[in-house]
Amino acid sequence: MERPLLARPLSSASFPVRDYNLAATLTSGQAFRWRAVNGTWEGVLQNRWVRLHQAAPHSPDAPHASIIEATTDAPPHDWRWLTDYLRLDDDHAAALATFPDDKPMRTALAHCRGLRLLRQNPWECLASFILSSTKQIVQIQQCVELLCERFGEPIRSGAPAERRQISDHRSAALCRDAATPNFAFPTAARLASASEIELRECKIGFRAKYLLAAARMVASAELDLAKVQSLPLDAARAELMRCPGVGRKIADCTLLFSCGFDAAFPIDVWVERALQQLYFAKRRAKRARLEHFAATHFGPHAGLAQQYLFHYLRVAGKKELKR
DNA sequence: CACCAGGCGACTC
DNA sequence: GAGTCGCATGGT
Repeated sequence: MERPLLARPLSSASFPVRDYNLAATLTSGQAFRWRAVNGTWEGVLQNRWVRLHQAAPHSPDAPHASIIEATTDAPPHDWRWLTDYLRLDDDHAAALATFPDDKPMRTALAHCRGLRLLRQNPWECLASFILSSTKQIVQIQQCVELLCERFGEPIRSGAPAERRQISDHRSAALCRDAATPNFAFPTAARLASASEIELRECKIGFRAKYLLAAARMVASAELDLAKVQSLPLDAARAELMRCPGVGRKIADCTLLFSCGFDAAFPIDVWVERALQQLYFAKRRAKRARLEHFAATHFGPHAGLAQQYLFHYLRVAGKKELKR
């Protein structure tokens, strides 16, 4: 018999931001649990439900200034769990200033200045990206949600009554298929105790054995994700790549999106295509050459630069970069 | 109904 | 050691 999870009083806070495009950031393929609900974003961080809303910037004096409003049922004193995740304390302008001043970067930046990196939980990030191979972002979201529903701890969700009051057409459209997440991401220990068959029931196919192996390594402390964060980049990457099913791309995603390695530069097929076309148009460059170029050309915030390139060609450059 | 999707690893030659 | 191929599943 399950105990009902009663909603606690909600608490809210407002955070002033500059050059922070919340929607672009939450949908940029870094994290997979955010859902658009009535013009807001709902997600789960650790064991907390949270709703975010970004007010449109209207001041002509500060066109890139805005407010992010957060609502949750956690005690209202300490918001570090959220500000750390959103990396609100980053000096974003300083990071952008380290980008190389070349045409591809200028174009990508002109397209969107507010794309940010998140600081996710390393286990959730690693597990999510193990699921990501040969899947599209929507499918990854579905698989992650299935895993959470089946293996995650139930958590309190926001006030549903409040949500139902809003019913204009645009909100209804945004609400489409937007199931509110009610479960925490499953722990490594919980997944380690599952069978490969059970995991496969979450539609993850051949990735099930990889996820299971990674869960066992993390749960048994054979792989210490906290320690990974303190290693040099190359050693940290090698450590993650000990997991079967974790190659360089998935390792770099985990390092960049959750372990604080801002210089990690994941190269997937799209970024490879972009680098090839934008920086090596004449000669054909091999993968190792591109990796070396990425590690030396984009500077200490290469990973953020990669996000800008990826975002730019995902939303605008698909036609220009088709093979 | 083919074809492919933010890869990886095993298998060729 | 550098290219090719199978792997599950769902969406165009």
